[in-house]
Amino acid sequence: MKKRITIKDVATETGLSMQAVSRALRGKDDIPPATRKKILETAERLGYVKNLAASALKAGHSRLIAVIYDNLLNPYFSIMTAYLQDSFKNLGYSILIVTAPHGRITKEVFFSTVSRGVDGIITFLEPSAEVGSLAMSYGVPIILLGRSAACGRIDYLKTDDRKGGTLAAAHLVKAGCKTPLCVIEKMDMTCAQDRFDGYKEELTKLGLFDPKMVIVLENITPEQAYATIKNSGIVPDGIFCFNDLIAFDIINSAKKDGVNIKVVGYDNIQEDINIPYRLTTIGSDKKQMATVAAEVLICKIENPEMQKKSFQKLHDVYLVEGESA
Amino acid sequence: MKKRITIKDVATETGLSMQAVSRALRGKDDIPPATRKKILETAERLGYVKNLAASALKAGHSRLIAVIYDNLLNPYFSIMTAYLQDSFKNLGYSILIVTAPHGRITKEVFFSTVSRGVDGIITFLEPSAEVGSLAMSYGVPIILLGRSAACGRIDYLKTDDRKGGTLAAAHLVKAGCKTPLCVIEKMDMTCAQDRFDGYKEELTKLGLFDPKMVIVLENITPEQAYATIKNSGIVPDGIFCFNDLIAFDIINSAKKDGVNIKVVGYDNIQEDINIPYRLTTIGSDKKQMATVAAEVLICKIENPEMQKKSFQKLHDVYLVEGESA
DNA sequence: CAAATTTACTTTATCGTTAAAGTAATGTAT
DNA sequence: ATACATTACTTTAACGATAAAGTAAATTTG
Repeated sequence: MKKRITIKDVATETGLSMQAVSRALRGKDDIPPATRKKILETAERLGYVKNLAASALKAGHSRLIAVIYDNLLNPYFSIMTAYLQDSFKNLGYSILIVTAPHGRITKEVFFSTVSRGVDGIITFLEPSAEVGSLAMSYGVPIILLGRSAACGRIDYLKTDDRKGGTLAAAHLVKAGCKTPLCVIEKMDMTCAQDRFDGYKEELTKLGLFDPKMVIVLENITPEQAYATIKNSGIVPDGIFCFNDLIAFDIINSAKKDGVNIKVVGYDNIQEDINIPYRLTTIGSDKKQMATVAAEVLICKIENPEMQKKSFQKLHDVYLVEGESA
Repeated sequence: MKKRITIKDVATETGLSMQAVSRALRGKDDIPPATRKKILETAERLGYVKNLAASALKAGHSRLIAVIYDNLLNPYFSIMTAYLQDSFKNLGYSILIVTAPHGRITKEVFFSTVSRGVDGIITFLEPSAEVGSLAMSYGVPIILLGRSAACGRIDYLKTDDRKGGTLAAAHLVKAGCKTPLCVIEKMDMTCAQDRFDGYKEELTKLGLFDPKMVIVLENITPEQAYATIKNSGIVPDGIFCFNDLIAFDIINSAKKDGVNIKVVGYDNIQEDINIPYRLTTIGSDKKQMATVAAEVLICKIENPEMQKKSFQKLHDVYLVEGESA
């Protein structure tokens, strides 16, 4: 393991100053072609690699973006991360992975992220009002993906959850359901609330909404959802699930039970991850959403005056007909 | 957006020197409790956040690990990344995501990774001999996950692919197959070769191996695999697939065709990502593999003398019986 | 009680890069 | 031919953190 080559070494080797080398490497224009060629060749020959930590220190920005979520095992997050990675890479930025235990972006999580010198943050978890204003005061733009925030000042991109709920309800009824059930995550998540609102609206319009036919996964894991349904005595003939993961859980459990029930999910993860099961679900253009999120974030980073403007966007959703309903 | 608070600001505010503040913040022992308390309180009050880029520059290490793969959309990679993230976080390191286009770790990819100042690299892609020796000379330990390298000097952790192939072949035969087929990725991947070798060995032992019953996905995408089988006139009664993704593709295509064929996959991704389909496949302890990989890498980073010792380990595999065979 | 040690700091110098300001040599305009 | 601009650099001074070396005062030791 030999010592790393720095600009200083290249300067010494070429007999030029460090500044000349630095400018040549960055393609600045007061270095004549012959000199630049000599510098570039020497740097290459010596194995020079730029130290981005030093650049970041000097420049005050790192071209690093943190992506925060609670768990990469959730396919929705890993799919979005894959698309985000592509977009940020094209824009010249790298991604740092940050997990927030218990799904909460605590001050510690926020500070350790800022400590890494990231230029911006994409989060799948709702930042508290406190974290939101900290981000503002530290000048680190933050974009929430997949949900909106109770504290209304946070930028977000999400799917049109209300419409999604409506589509799901309409489809279940169209498929013949008379007593549909809704299995939803904690209502303190805006996306859960919105999906439920759309679902309720549509069912109410069709005269089929029953407030008893709702299960909130508050202290229940998805695996327990089906058992809870069975024990409650509720007999649904169709289920709208908060997301595909819950839908899969319920389908699995029902299958073991020999029951075949109509299920509609949300996210259309099968579009990106091949699965030998076509779930009926609500889809959207995930790649586009990731691309827009990345572009907006970079725009805010590179034009700080844009940070005052709020950006909040709903992406369209559509029904994906599968074999589950 | 106010100016970031530095050690200097805390020093000025407390009337102490920067060094005293630095030492207090790092819990060094020549700062009396009263002074330390004052410094910590002042840092907290002013909103001081350590600049890790500066620390990294001074210290020569960043506590950053790069994870390289070609595509996070592959569930196997995202699952392993989730476990790696957990392990590295526990060890005090963060993960930087790096994608290598076309699955090749080119010199450019390697240099841009080193440029970020990572202390070590985990890769799912086989590094060329050149990249391997570059990593060595730059003192950046690199661990290959999931396969071994043709260039034998690279550290790796992988599953016992040969045993996996044997288990798959044995199971297909036990399930009644007389004319099984093997669909495998390019044989230049050691894991593909090993899985095939084990499969072939077992079938040969049972007197059922037919060299015609092999399809290599060289210029074929997984989606084309089933079409290729059909067009070839081969009529297999069972298929061993290189991984679960290919297995799913084949099951999907066969299902559309109304054909029900026995399939065994590899990776057991359903263990970590809930799917309403129980594939018969080869499983292993992914979490343990990720944990060991992280620990070995950190050990090599923190004890450079360990970098000479090669670390190569096979993790045990087992058959997971599902509904596909 | 003088010398030695310890405590609680401060000062200096450095990590690698780069913006800003400075300079010497050459070329251009009047 | 003198002033003025341009070219091709060099020098200086940071960015923020910290190791190493230095120092003054307080405490312990022989």
